[in-house]
Amino acid sequence: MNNISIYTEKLRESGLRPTRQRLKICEVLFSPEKTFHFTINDLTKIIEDKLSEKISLATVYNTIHAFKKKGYLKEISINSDKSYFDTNVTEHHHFFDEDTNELIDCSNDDIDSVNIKKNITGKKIKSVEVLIKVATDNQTQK
Amino acid sequence: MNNISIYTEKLRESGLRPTRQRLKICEVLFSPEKTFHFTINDLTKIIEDKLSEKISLATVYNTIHAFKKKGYLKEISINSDKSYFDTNVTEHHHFFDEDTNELIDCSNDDIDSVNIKKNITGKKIKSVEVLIKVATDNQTQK
DNA sequence: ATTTACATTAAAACAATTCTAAACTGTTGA
DNA sequence: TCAACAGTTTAGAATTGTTTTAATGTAAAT
Repeated sequence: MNNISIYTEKLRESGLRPTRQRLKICEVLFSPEKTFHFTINDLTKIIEDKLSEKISLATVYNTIHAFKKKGYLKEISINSDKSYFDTNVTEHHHFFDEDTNELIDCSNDDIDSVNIKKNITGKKIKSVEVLIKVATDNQTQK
Repeated sequence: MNNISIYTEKLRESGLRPTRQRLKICEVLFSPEKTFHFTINDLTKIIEDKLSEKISLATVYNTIHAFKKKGYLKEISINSDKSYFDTNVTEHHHFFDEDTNELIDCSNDDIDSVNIKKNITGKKIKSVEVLIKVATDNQTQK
């Protein structure tokens, strides 16, 4: 099974037809060895600059949301003007560098597992995320 | 020391003059017994509806940001179209109800303290926040 | 081939936030 | 007292990220 058919499968699983534009998005998201973080803007830039494919914002948004809904992407909870996504969909946590606005994975070895003793009545825990904000020492908190 | 002088002090500490509008903001934020969560929109509505004070958005934003910078308010890291603030500035965590978009405090008794074993070189940890997303059982993840 | 459902797109709409420029207020010091 | 000035408020404009819209395009299924 080559990459294209993997991407096609992922798209179909997400309820989307495998079009040329969407396959380009898949290439950027799923071909790298390492997982990474991105914003919609980052992604659009990569597609236009590196892959020389003109693609409309609406298509990017639609595709990313479909992948997120299906669980092929995760959205990171961070208070920022823009949304951050992660191609690493396993349970893990993050450092956020306030100086550079950069997200850095926090490997599970670097943090003790979080133990929650209580729950909200009638609700189910969907996710537990730890966000560690860091900055150079003399920085005021954002 | 009455409330007004406490507010005046907080404002001066934050580098702001105690004006009528800003004192109204303080009244909403710091007079309630219990701490609470709010958005800029919530706050503006309360001031206009309950205190019958017409106040411009720009003033609210400026004042909230000054308080946040000084540490009299905390911003909650949550990915949402709007920013959530908390009048509880002590170290604590949150449940976020995806059904209602409501933030709920997670008391320190309900969660084991988070132990981070590593840090980013040259950076200082500014905050550690745990966000527990909950929803009714049949809900898909946001 | 024709139909039908889904896609793409540019542009418009939208919502949260920030900026701007003008008017206002309160304090200070001549 | 009042002129000057530093900081404030305000409405509205600008900006930014995101979503919607409406027109056009494409591809699979009959």
